Amino acid sequence: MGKGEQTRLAVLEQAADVAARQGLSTLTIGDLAARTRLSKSGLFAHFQSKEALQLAVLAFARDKFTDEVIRPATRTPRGEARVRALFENWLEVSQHSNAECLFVSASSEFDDQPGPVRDQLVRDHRDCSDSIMQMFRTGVTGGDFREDADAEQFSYDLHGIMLSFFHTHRLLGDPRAPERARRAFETLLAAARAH
Amino acid sequence: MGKGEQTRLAVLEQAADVAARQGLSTLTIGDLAARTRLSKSGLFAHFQSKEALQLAVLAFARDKFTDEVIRPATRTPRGEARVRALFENWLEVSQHSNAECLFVSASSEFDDQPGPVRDQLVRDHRDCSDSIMQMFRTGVTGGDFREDADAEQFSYDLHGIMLSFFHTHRLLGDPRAPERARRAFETLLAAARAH
DNA sequence: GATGAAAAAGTACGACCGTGCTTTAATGAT
DNA sequence: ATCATTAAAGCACGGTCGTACTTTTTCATC
Repeated sequence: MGKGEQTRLAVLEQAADVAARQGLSTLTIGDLAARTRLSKSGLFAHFQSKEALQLAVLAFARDKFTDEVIRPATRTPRGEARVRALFENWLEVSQHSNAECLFVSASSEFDDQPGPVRDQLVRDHRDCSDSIMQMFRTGVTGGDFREDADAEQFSYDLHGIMLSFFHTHRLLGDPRAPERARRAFETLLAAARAH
Repeated sequence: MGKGEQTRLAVLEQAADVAARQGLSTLTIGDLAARTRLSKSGLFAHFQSKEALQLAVLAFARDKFTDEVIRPATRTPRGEARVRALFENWLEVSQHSNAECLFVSASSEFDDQPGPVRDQLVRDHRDCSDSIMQMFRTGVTGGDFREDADAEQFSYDLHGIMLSFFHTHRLLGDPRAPERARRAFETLLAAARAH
């Protein structure tokens, strides 16, 4: 990895952290340059525009999410166990990292602002949702979940649990947030389970 | 109502609309002045600072939410019917107005940014949550819901359903978002119901 | 309709925004 | 060790930001 790529990654790491806290659109090149001890123009040269920077940050966060949440889950046994692993990874990572809630804040920032960023957010959500639904469906064919269980509804509900978790955890600072999320998840699983 | 109050309200209405779309912190005085056909300084005089403007927008949206969602529900019969009315009002209003999702976007914007705005957001959430819990509890004492049902968990779950609805409705533009929300809500009610 | 009060506009400010263009410094392959 | 390439810095720009201060216009009351 060359020097360029190295600092580029360092910038993105900082950027993802800031963006998760303050939002993707309040992310500023000057501020980011100060944080990484680069000059404004030095940093800017790595990306070609602010929008490209935002997209790069999004890609960075997405890779991190895939590495830390999705992929580990796919290495556990199919069915309920895998769905459960996905949830636990998600919850665990969300507590000590900010990468996840970048998507939460970015989504409400750009949900009414057409452009490449919004398009990417939609794609990312679809991908994430597809992963969840696929895991759930293998649980249906494997007999863990009811035949008539609705995978799309499950994905909707699971997202709701996680969104409410972010709210409770980050805004309210409620230490029982993970507990609440787990109880909601158990109820959701129980409703989907066979027999 | 004097002229001043009148334009102040017009400004707030616009501001709430913009803030719901683009976020409370990207809300700009210049842009807002242009939308209301006021001069920057003319508009600014109504508030004393940008932060005061943000707080005023928040108060405006909160009043609207109380008027359109909370209060109408309290005029329906206690118990499950009232909880159901709350949900339906919330869902209905959220589809054609932006006032609601102002809180959603603002919460993720300010969840890590200490100050009066964040403090107000926390208070608002607590108030909303308290209303939900109280309605739920009268449903417990009235026999609609199980004795051991957890009101706080119910509030957590309901918020999750609504947050996921905003996500699905606004970001993805999915027309089935209300249907998904309703199904999730029915499941939630069924789990809480007595027998 | 005159007059004092309230509302809006005008003007100016320092700061920071994103983004070009040019120059210097660091890097890596030979 | 040399030298082309690449990374970073320097500098400048037009704009917009929030916020003061002053002046003009509009309003309500008698």
